[in-house]
Amino acid sequence: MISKGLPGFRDFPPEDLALRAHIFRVWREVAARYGFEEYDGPPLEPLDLYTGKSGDEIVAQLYSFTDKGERQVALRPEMTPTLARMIGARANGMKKPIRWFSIPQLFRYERQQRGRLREHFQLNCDLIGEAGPLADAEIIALAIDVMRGFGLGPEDVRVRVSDRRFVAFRLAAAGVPDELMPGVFRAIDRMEKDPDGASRMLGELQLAPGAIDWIVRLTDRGHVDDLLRARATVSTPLGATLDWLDKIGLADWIDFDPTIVRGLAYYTGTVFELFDAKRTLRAICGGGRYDTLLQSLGGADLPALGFGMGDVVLGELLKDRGLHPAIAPSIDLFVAAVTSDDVPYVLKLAHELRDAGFRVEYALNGNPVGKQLNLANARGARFAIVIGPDERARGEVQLKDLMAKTQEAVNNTSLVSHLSSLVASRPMSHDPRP
RNA sequence: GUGCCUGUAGCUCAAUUGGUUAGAGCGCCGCACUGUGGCUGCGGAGGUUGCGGGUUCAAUCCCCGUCAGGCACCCCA
Repeated sequence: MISKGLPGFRDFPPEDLALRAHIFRVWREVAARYGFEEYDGPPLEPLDLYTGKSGDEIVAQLYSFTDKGERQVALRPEMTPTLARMIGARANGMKKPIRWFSIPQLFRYERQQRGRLREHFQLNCDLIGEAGPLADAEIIALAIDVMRGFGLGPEDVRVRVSDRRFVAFRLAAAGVPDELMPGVFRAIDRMEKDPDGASRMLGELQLAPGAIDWIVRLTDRGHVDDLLRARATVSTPLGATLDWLDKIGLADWIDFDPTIVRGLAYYTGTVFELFDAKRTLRAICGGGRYDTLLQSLGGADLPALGFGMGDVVLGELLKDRGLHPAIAPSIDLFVAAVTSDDVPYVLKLAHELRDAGFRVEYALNGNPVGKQLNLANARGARFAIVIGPDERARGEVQLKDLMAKTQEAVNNTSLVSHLSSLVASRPMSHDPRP
């Protein structure tokens, strides 16, 4: 047996590629609707592009090695440094805000689990050069509309939104000193999954008892609602972002959740994650505002925000909900020869039909007509053309509608135009299964 | 990287307390069917039981190792 693929790497036979292609199609279509332009970069980068500036959590799981030229290289674990390099090189001449998206294949060396491999494709959308809260609403709206593009609704997917500036402001008011903020955020990040561990972390921070109590209640619905009502009285962009999303008409999707922190340290403001409503899968999408990152990575001092959305969890959600694309037929027409004397005419006709743009197949062996039609069915062809000595003598073909199970004689001279109207005016396909 | 669980045909699964030649359904190929398709019937191919070692008269079954997958940690592109 041939050696297997590497763990955490996927093969894409046609039935799996169909789902991936569907995901890419929706990603590109919705991003384009928001005026985003697609870019790309190299999948292999110098190692120091990531070790210098990315967070430790990414560096620890880099898929890195030494190449034949003794260069230290890494398969890209994220797109942002590459984006920062490109923006840094040309931002001066670009009209702001910059709306760019990409669908990179990203890599990470770690033990795989469901929804979590060593490679995946990720939609990256970034909005660069606008610091105002409408930009935050715009990028969240884009993420939501991608969900809608797949046929998902607010009952399927929830958007949990927070803002580090807002939470930090309230934490300060509750008595948390600035130097303890990072540790408090780490604890908040854990509160949902591991309340005991989070409490222990808070206890080690030597906070005032009242502050600890206030923080612990961030998982309490009533406490969060109080915070939400108070947002208008606090000078942070969170309230404006939420209000803009309401005006856009997407408030149904949004849950304000101050326990959303995001693992990456570089977020400076709005942070958000998309989860399936049943919470059985990992996060579908995560993003936020990173106003200082581009300068530290690529030298362009521009505010920015964006999100990443992977194909693995999303694909599982679509399969769970029956929203994956139906099996598509591979051909429109099948041309069958009755006798070996008919084969040359089949070849000529099939070639003409292919030139006309139809997807055409014919039998490569000498199977009887019944077998050939069987193959036509298995391919999902809507029509089959049968050519035998009798048809040739009359200058016509038998055109079978495989779905309607009807058959008619069609003159050679009108065949292409006749088929054009049929294939254009009827469903392109039917279910190949019985 | 740590712990637990699971590996039998392309797929989904069987196989008595360890006991003869590891079976079935689906799928695939062929025949019935030499001018007409999804049905039916019959037949066929396809397995070193993930791999390696050990215990035993005998291992798909028990033990160890290894690889792969699932789950939980870690972390969350």
